[in-house]
Amino acid sequence: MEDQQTEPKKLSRIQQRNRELIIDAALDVFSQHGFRGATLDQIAESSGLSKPNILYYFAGKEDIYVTLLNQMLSSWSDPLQALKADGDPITEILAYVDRKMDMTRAYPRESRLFANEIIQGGSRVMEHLQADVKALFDEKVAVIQGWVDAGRLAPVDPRHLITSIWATTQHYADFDAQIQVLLGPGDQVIDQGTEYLTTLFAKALKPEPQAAE
Amino acid sequence: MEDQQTEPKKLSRIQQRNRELIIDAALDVFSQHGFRGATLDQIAESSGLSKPNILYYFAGKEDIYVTLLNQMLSSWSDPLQALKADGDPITEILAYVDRKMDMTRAYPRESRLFANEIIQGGSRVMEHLQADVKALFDEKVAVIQGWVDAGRLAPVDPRHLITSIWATTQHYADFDAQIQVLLGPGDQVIDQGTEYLTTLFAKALKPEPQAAE
DNA sequence: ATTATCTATAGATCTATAGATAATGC
DNA sequence: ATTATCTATAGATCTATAGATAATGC
Repeated sequence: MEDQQTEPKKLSRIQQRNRELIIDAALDVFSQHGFRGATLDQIAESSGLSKPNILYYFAGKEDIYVTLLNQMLSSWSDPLQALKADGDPITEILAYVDRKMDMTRAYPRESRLFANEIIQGGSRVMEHLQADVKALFDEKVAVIQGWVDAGRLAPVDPRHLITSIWATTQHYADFDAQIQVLLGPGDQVIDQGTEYLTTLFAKALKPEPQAAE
Repeated sequence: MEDQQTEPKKLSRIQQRNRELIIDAALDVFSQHGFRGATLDQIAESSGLSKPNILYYFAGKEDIYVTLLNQMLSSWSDPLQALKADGDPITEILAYVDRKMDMTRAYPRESRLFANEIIQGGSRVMEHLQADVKALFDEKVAVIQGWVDAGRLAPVDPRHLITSIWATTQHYADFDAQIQVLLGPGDQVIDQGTEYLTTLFAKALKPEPQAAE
């Protein structure tokens, strides 16, 4: 008799706690060194568990990494998901920038984990990109294109607009080491960045006064 | 009798050719896997030389990496260097964006090498950042601030402006795997991106019509 | 004579497992 | 009885070197 429906095995409290310890330690290690550069020793050290004990909870290094990545990806698209066609275009987009900056502030390690993965080819997230992310992206591109067509937004390529929002907001987390040297440390820089980006996109997106046709 | 002035040893033609083969192979490997994720085996394979032969030309893995990084850093600041205070502000900045996009087009691997290094803490480039890059950054920030103060540019934080130019332009190289899935492959995307960014920054930077004080 | 390359391998590091022991839940 | 942890270590992978051999430059 095999598993009928792969039920989610109930985890004991210890199981749950230790898996969380491991995942959190793995986030530190993988986001700093990428998959290949990270070692089980580092994760063991950082989690406070022994190396064999870690392999009691996960099938291997790859299993830890993929688990971590999937946990993270499941919420990574939330800010874009929340962009709604029935709001005011510029307000909606600026609010989206804001939400992305909140992610940068709250989850810089997750941002770097993802950045590492993509820079190194992204083979482990390709499927998710091609399916879910692409669909969401296209949906929101259509929404923004609709606003442009209606003259409620300056004429702009929505695909590159979203790309530039990702680039600018994630940059504060991903390139933190450089930001700290050139702009200084702390959340203050991110606050200034938020203000700057808000102004930047507000100006660039304001629709031109309608000329008679 | 020691080296008097550490003269640059003359390299034979073979020396030069093989060092170049190794550096180019190393660029492939390190930009894809980061320092720790890369192996001498991969560099050997990719360069067509044997592993011990590679270690005949370089003192070790770290030596290859640092040599590569320094070669790359020496020209990485050129586009910003070329931003001149005596030009027209908006023209100068848009030309700078253009030069950065040219770098993205021509040297995506170098961009990813640098991105990998910074995401992973950037310890090997810190000194260069703190000295040379910081000085250049501050110099150009002052130039842009001067333009803002003179009312020739919209009021904008020059530090975040430069940061956003780096973020948006480098993103097309660093996140290429994602760009390809969502926007499609090829230099065409980079051309569109250049056009988009040019318009974006042109609108955002146009000085407001001077109000009488 | 010097430079370049190869074979063979030492020694370190890493992932993963075997098998014994301790802790916990019926 | 089952779950959790530990010690010990196998086996793979990696960096680097020793020492012999081949190729090249006076």
